Amino acid sequence: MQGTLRSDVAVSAHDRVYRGLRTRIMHGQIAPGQALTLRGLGREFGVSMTPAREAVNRLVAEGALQMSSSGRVSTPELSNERIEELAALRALIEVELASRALPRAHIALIERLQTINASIADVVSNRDSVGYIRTNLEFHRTLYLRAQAPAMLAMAETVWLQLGPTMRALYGRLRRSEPPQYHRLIIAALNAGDEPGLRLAVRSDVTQGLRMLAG
Amino acid sequence: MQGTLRSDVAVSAHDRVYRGLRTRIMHGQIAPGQALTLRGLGREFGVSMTPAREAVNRLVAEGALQMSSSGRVSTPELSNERIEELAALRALIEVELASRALPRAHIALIERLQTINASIADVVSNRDSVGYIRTNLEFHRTLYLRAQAPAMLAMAETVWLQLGPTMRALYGRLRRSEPPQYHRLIIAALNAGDEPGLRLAVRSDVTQGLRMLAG
DNA sequence: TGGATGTGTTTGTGATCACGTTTCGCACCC
DNA sequence: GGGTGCGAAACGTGATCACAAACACATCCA
Repeated sequence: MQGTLRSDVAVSAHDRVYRGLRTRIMHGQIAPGQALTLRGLGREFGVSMTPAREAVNRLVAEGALQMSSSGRVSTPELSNERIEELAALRALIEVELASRALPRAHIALIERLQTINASIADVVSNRDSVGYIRTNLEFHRTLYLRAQAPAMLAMAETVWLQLGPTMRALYGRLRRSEPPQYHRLIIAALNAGDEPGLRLAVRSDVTQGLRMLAG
Repeated sequence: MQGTLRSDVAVSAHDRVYRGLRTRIMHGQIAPGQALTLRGLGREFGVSMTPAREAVNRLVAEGALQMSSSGRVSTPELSNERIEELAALRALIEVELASRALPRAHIALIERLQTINASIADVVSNRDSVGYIRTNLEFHRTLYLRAQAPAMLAMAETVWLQLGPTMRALYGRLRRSEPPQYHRLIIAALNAGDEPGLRLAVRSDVTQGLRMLAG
């Protein structure tokens, strides 16, 4: 389940390539600086160059891939300044999303978040960094979906997309052994209906990981 | 001058179409709901369907155009909820950009902003809504460029892009007769180095116009 | 008169191809 | 041994084409 919710009927070929690539990038399955070719992607997805080119161009437009002056595409290697910017954007947008989700957060949502959080412990113990990124994003997306703010959620996902390859490099380095502490604070603030606490917890959770990478 | 700064050498055909269309949409030269065709755009820009398709797909990816299930593209007609969301995003991001630009705002920048603001008075007296939108965005972009935060600026421009056709409908309706009052407050706050005042002024300026449209 | 039907036109999609450019490997020379 | 030059392979770009789906509009029947 990636992207803002969609019905999966009648997907075109370039959409298949786009969704497949997007998921890989967002989940950190591709290292920063990795090069991609249109013919290679076409072979891989069983299509011609045309749909591959469309998918790549969309991802370039979203900042998920960078294109050299000669047209070669690759996953970007982010500078520390850009990482700081993207982290700040995550903080801005996701704090707002969480705040908007708070009045709508029923008990069923909180239980779902706890379930996801528990499964994060599994992937952490398995040293599965891709699984960690995927499950972590699922935790955030599940919460933000309740905000009923699709444009904001799309913005947040665009930022995740840009950070995907870098997150791989980050979580691949610091082999953590426990689920993120701030997720518990987020759940607690949701339970208590504590908006300032929720904002702080989300901001901390979002900033925490990226700070040590850019620092 | 559109987009985050680029050297204009060796532009490909699809880039010409993309830039041209993007500028038109952002400046409100296309009404909401207006339909576009690949062959029509190709004729207009003197290229084949392939570059036109790439340009359109990029703009769809950025939310500047919407694509029906059958692949037909048109400028979006935004719901009030989405307008409110986009206005909130503008407020979040642009307040941050202004705040980051404040320590770097020298006297030359402030004078430039005053010049732009004066030329807004001209286009307003001429009932030129496209010119108004363009000059207004130039005012904001000039300020935000000083923030040295390209990722954030790109985010803000994406929001402007999504609001382009709607802004046309808005400023076409309320034929205003004076330049925006909050621009003066922004300049005053910059002069005084007053960060809270700057944040409030930017937030007010961004929210003001859109509020009466969604309300 | 109004709604369903059918047809001709227009549209997006994806494959293929030719062209010019870039890139990369490898032999060559200093 | 390391830098240099060259040629082949691979790449992106844009045009063109065949195809199927969607649309518009006139027609026909109830």
